[in-house]
Amino acid sequence: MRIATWNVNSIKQRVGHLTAFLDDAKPDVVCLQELKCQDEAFPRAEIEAAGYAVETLGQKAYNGVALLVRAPLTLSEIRRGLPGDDTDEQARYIEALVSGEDVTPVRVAAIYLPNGNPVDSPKYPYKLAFLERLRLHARALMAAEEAIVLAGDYNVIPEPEDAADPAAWTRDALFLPQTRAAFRALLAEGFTEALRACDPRAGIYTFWDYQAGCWNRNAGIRIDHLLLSPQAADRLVSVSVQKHLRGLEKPSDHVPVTAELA
DNA sequence: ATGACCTAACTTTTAGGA
Repeated sequence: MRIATWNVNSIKQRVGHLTAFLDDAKPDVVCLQELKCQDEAFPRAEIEAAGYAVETLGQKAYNGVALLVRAPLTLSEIRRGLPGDDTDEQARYIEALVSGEDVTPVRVAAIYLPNGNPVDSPKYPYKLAFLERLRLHARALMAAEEAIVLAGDYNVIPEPEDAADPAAWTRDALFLPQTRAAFRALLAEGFTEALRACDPRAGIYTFWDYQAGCWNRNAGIRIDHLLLSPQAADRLVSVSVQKHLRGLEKPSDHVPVTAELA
């Protein structure tokens, strides 16, 4: 089962790139972030025409996440929103069980973690609180001993080798020690970071800022991750980063990361 | 040269992103 995560930075702007990716890479499951539109405006028809079922959690202008699954696989047990704060109205979490004939089910979540900048604003405590809510929910899911994939834009640079210029990020919400510690605490619930389980090399990035020629000089960071429960990690075959999509016309600033499970 | 962007919105300027 091939599971991809991609922050598309507006689904309406990127639907052409997305359907090309679906036709080319043929992922079984896709976790999307930053839809930047409400559910009524989501380009459902184009994606269904490509052979995928769709579940969305949209929001006007900001955030927004979705799960796509390639027929004949199906999505069930949909959860919209992360538990732990009934006042949180930001569309950042959607989860479902992916099943099909002759397929061991996998529970998959699409996550858009808060950016958290500026760090002296309420946005940073919100980010840390979201990470802690995610850890507690992940712990609860883990109790079922299922294959689980928590995939998305974590807005966390885990280690210095995940940034072209780590010194530039030392005071940024994506790389502060407290941010990295919270991400490690999530991993410590028993999750394996899929890419690092397959490839230890420095300099693998998933995001390049539109500004300052970051793409042309490969000034990237690695912030899009797939976290696997032990039952999912046991099935991990390979991970790839679809870097070429950053070089298209009108690209997202993120590229997909895809994990292949047996 | 440390410059340089993109998106949505009750749009002509701002907020948010990372």
